[in-house]
Amino acid sequence: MGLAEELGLERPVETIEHESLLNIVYTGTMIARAAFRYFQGHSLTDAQFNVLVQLKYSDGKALSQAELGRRLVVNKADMTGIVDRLERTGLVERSVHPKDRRVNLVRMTAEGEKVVSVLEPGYLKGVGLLMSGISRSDLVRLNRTLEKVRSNAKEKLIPDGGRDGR
Amino acid sequence: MGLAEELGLERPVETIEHESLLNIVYTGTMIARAAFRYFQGHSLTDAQFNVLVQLKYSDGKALSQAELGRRLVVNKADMTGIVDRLERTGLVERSVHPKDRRVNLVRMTAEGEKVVSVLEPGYLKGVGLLMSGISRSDLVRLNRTLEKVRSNAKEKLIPDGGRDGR
DNA sequence: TCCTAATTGTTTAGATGTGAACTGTTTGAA
DNA sequence: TTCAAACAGTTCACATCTAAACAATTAGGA
Repeated sequence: MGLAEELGLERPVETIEHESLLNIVYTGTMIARAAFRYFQGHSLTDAQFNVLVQLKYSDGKALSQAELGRRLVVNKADMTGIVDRLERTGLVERSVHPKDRRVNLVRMTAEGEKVVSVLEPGYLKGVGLLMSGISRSDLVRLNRTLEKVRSNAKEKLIPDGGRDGR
Repeated sequence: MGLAEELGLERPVETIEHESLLNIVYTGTMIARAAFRYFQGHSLTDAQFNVLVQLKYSDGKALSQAELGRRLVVNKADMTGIVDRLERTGLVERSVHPKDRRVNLVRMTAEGEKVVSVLEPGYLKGVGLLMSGISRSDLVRLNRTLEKVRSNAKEKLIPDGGRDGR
């Protein structure tokens, strides 16, 4: 079923390029929404979960808020709030960097590790369900195409090269 | 360049399915962000622009807030706010449906039409730039794959079938 | 006719995204 | 050494999105 039909639009999207772009955004939104609902059932948000996962796969090393923002493509203002809430619920803790007092080091607590270990299997299962029935060659091609879109965005739409981890 | 490299992650994503999913979400976010910035330069948001475009391609017919929400996959609570702001800046106007007093009919003003006619060419040019250098067969394959992901989401993650235009 | 259910829109509370201004800290060049 | 620039984080104002509760209205069956 085409996108226009799926959304009940009055007419099909004019060009296949435009339809592809809308497909990417719409599918991404739908995935993010499904993730949000899954985590919401566990008093967490997807943004918060992603922070915890980054900390988990840093092998116990603490990360600065700036580094977390870079990896998750979240700007520093948002990261302040996300870490605030994670700290309030006791899943992470902040400490000042010993060598650079500008930096907040964020470290996962035992409680945070427990939450990730409980939620990650369900998350990965959901990923498997979403991508099921798609051949490996289609996945490879999908990834190449999306990478091309992003390189177009960087080269042709953002002359400078978006600083600030956004 | 792979996703992990691009984001500066410490290790590659475990499975290609997971990498594909992250690619979709990340690329969609990046596109939405570029759109937001483009419209922001004209005192508008992408959500507001999308409403105006729907009205434009309805051939002067007014649409209810519920119908707009269905088409743009925005829930009704958000639509109240989006239409509020568009009305405040004079780009649309509300009127009560003559046969059903629950319904707000939203109609574009002359000023709104002018704004769309100014912004749409640049928007479409941006779409062309983002999708440039990608073969038609890749676009077709991309669309089929993303549609498959959405049908997986509906069948396997949302047992009911998300009502409320979300 | 009456009554329940569904629909439309608004409101609320909270989390996240946008940009911009600001403080404090560090770095590097004159 | 000193001073300007860069950087990390916070705060602000605003728009969007989440869910949930609510009022008003309409539709459909008993």
